[in-house]
Amino acid sequence: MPELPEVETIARVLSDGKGEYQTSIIGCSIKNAQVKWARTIAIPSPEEFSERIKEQIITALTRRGKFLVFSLSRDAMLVHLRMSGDLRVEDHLDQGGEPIPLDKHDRMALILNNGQRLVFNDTRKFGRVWLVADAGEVTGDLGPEPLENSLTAEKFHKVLAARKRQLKPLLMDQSFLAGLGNIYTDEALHLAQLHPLAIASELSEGDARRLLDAIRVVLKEGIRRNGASIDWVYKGGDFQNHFRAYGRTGEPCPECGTPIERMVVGQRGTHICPTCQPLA
DNA sequence: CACGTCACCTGCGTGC
DNA sequence: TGCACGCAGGTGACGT
Repeated sequence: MPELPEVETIARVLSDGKGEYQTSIIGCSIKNAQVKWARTIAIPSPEEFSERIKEQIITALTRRGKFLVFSLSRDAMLVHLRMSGDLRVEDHLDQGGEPIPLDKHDRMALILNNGQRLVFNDTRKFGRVWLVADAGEVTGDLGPEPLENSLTAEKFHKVLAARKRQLKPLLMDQSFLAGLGNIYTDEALHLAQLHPLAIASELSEGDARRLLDAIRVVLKEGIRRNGASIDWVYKGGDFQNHFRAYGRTGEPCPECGTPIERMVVGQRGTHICPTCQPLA
């Protein structure tokens, strides 16, 4: 599911306590961990994970690219939701004081000292959790954050100019730029009126500036709408009702009315307006 | 370096 | 109804 806006939304909901339970997880300590699908834990072993995370306090929750970064008293826990992951906070015990059974696709749960639990649900089992001393061990190879002002249009043009790669796969390369996925890349390219197969190094400075602006516009709108909710994966977002191109095959382009076309780029379904996004 | 292919997983919609 | 198939918000390991 989750690209930058969905991950950002989850981070905000959990740290601000805006969810169903209205309490923040910041300041809670972890009583213990339940790992139901061992491969969910990327590092260390599930056994060591459960031991080492006990009694640690959640001091902060931030986002880096598509990673959720939990700062703990001694370590950092990182969660990547991949295609179908989600996090939720709920009561751990029922009225009688018995643990409420986890759902079928819950892969891991952290029992907190306030009677609640943080649950990682992931139908497709692609998601991963890391427990490391320093978050940089996991996020070290990520490219810049697209919403940070330190990424200027000049810098962006310079790094694009250095790459003879197809634009869409490059934008989705997390070591080039952190946070874009299939949806927001299609949306940004459509807004910037650039073709996904354009060669990065051939973009003009104006193209690069327009692209960076477009990326920021679609990401910010995604965040403002609490992300995009498609099918059964991830709920609560509204951005899916405002897609310009993604998933709109055959529907009229919002700019010119030409039917949106679907193509495949880098094995990913890709949606473009052939009129607004010509290839050179 | 750039690109294609496959693998990892489960579930849903479609068409026969 | 059953069943095969293609598709899905991501990434990483290969081979060329």
